Amino acid sequence: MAQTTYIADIAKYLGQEVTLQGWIYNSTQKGKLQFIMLRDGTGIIQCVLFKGNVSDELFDACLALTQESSARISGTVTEDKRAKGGFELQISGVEILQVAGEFPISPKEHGIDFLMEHRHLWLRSALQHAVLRVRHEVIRACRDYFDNLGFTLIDAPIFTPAACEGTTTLFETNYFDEKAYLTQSGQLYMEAAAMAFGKVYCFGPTFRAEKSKTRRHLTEFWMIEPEVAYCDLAMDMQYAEGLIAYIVERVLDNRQEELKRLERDISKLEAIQKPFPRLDYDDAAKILKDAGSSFVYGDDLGAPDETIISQKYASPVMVTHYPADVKAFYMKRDPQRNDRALCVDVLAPEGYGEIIGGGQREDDLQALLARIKAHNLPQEAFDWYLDLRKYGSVPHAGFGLGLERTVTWLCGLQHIRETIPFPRTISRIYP
RNA sequence: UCAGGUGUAGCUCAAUCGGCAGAGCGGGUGGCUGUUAACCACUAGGUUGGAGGUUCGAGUCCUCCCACCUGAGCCA
Repeated sequence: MAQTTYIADIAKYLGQEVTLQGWIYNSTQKGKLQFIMLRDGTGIIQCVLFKGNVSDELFDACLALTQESSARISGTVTEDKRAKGGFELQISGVEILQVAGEFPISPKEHGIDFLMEHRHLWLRSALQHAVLRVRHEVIRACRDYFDNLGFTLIDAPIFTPAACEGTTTLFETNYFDEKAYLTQSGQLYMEAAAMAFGKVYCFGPTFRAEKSKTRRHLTEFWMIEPEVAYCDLAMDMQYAEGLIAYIVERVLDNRQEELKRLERDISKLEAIQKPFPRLDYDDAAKILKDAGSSFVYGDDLGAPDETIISQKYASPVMVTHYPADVKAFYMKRDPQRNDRALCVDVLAPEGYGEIIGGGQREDDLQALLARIKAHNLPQEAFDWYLDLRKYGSVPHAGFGLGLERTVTWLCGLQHIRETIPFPRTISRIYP
């Protein structure tokens, strides 16, 4: 096949004859004049066809082009203010590959269930396209951030023998004659990797069988999880803050067009600056009490509580030192206050909620053993993990950033389900 | 799991007190040389989520079930 010309590069071909390969996004006819909006995955361009410029047969064939029909369209690139994007293709030839059947998704409005049922086709629409391009930029930014800091990417397994926390939120599956679970976090494996490589991260899908039906939950979502040896909570928070600031910067630099299409208020992203506000649990509790929340001191923060706190600041907020009882067994306790965990949650602005959870890990063997017992966890399952405390244990810390929640926030979306190509929720595993 | 809501044409939604099942879009046909979700005319398109019940009469009222949406809890 000949070298493809893409719509994204169309300005380079002004005045030249090119052939574009794509799909009909929309078309309008006006008697002897046709406008065909062609998309090719990199952009959309208006193609103009006058009767008389091509054969009557071809003109009539183009009239029959339906939404999402596939075609190669040749013509001369011109500049025209009347066209969206400023460029047009004056059609000289059309090679129709397929005339599509009636496309289910029209340019008019649709309900969410209908769109999700047609997710495989919905991906072609401009807004979904924009969201997934932002997602791609966020993924690249995460990788670049850690790669540039000398981290090593270590992939965590997806089949796991036991839970990180309780088994109620795990998807169980058969593993030959045994039970296995889909991973809920790569963290424990990253701790092993950090003891080998110093600075590591993993980036992959994780699975939670939580029966959550909210705009913030998926049963399958992607997390980036760094883990660093010889790292304390303060340093961990610097990494978290640095990562988020870098992601925001990259998206603002490279995805302006997509953010505009999503009608995102870009000034809200531009306002984000290091250092992020830092609150400890008691500070947060005071804010909630003053705001009249039903929050109970000693409990974890609820979703409405996170909204109250995050809306007080322009940048993401870092909340630290939660009561150890509401956090996972592997969290290290604060030596100053033994009932507090050396942990941090990062809350996205504008009420988007928690996007990062992390902290310093318990590095003392006896303390960890006691914690496993207290949480009624099967010690055998953690023998390998306990080995990490027997052979050169060091202070270490890490966190997990939820990719889809981050993208939801950056795009200013109402719901997380549009930020992953094929969302899995409690009520959907199709398509 | 709990609470609230929704379910009517391919899609998005109307239908007053229980009284003829309707519109826009999309589809089809015709018209139009600057359309941007074009416009104009005509046209086809219905097991009102399912099962029972009340009634002369049910999209509408009652019971049960199903699906989906939103939120809570839990979490990223």
